Amino acid sequence: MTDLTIGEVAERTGLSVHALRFYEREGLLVGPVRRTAGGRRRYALLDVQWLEICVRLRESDMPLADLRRFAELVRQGPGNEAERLRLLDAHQPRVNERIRELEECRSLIAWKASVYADHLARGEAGGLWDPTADRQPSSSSS
Amino acid sequence: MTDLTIGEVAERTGLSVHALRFYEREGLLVGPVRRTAGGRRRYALLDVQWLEICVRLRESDMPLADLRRFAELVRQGPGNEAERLRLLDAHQPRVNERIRELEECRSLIAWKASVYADHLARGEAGGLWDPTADRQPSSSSS
DNA sequence: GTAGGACGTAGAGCGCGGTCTAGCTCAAGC
DNA sequence: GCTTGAGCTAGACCGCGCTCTACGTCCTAC
Repeated sequence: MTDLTIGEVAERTGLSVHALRFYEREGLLVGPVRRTAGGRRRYALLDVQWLEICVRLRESDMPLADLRRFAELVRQGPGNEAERLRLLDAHQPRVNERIRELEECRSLIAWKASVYADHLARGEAGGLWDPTADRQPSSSSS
Repeated sequence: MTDLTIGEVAERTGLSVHALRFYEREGLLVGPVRRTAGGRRRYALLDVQWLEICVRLRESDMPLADLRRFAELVRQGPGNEAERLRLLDAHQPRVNERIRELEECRSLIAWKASVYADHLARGEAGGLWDPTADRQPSSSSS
């Protein structure tokens, strides 16, 4: 068999062994994981592929609850593709929004860094915030 | 005075009143917030500007610990600009990496959504995963 | 002068997403 | 046969970043 042990799956998905068992308990898998006679999990390639998708969706901050819902739909088998699509479509704008947000943060950070860099380059030429001075006036930058 | 109450600051920073008090306790502010005779906080514009930066940095997942460190440096006054710059410079690649990650997730999601959309468009033309079928073979998509 | 709401402090509690422990079993290699 | 390490279950615990509670005070408006 091409089946994998939990340790092997952990290694290739990047999830911990603990997390894999946790995901299973939480109903995030698309089917019951088969077991050996001794009760050990044997993951099929299908399971691993699904887990790789889970990892991606989690990376993009999809909550476990949504992942669970998606898994349920897949588990139910064909017929609910419209709902699966809706789930993904609902997630996409959140990802886009998050990227936009991060890009804005990135420019702010880059800008502030450049202020400091300039300041250092011209050797303490001042103009930066100094809250140790006066706490009344509303002056300058960083 | 152009000073603001905690409620006003909450409104313009988007932080909750609770969060503002929490930030203060945690040493995330650049200076001691002044108080009225009755013990109420009066935020200076400087504080609000700093908080706006905090909000941005948090949005980009900078941990509170780093924020606290940055605040400490600013509180100490001029002379440590190199370290402040280092802090920001260390954060930037994390933000970039996160954006990259999210962009990858986005294309995966878009791709999967398109698979479902196609499937639905051609009316149940099959080819999607069906874990209810057979758990052995390593077949197709969705 | 009194009602109502915003504010104060201290500290407990929470939601999320895992992570870890205890105590046991299984299985591969020597 | 025995050791060793990987795996098993149930359930407790954790880190982060707030959030909320309890209860008292301040202050503005009527």
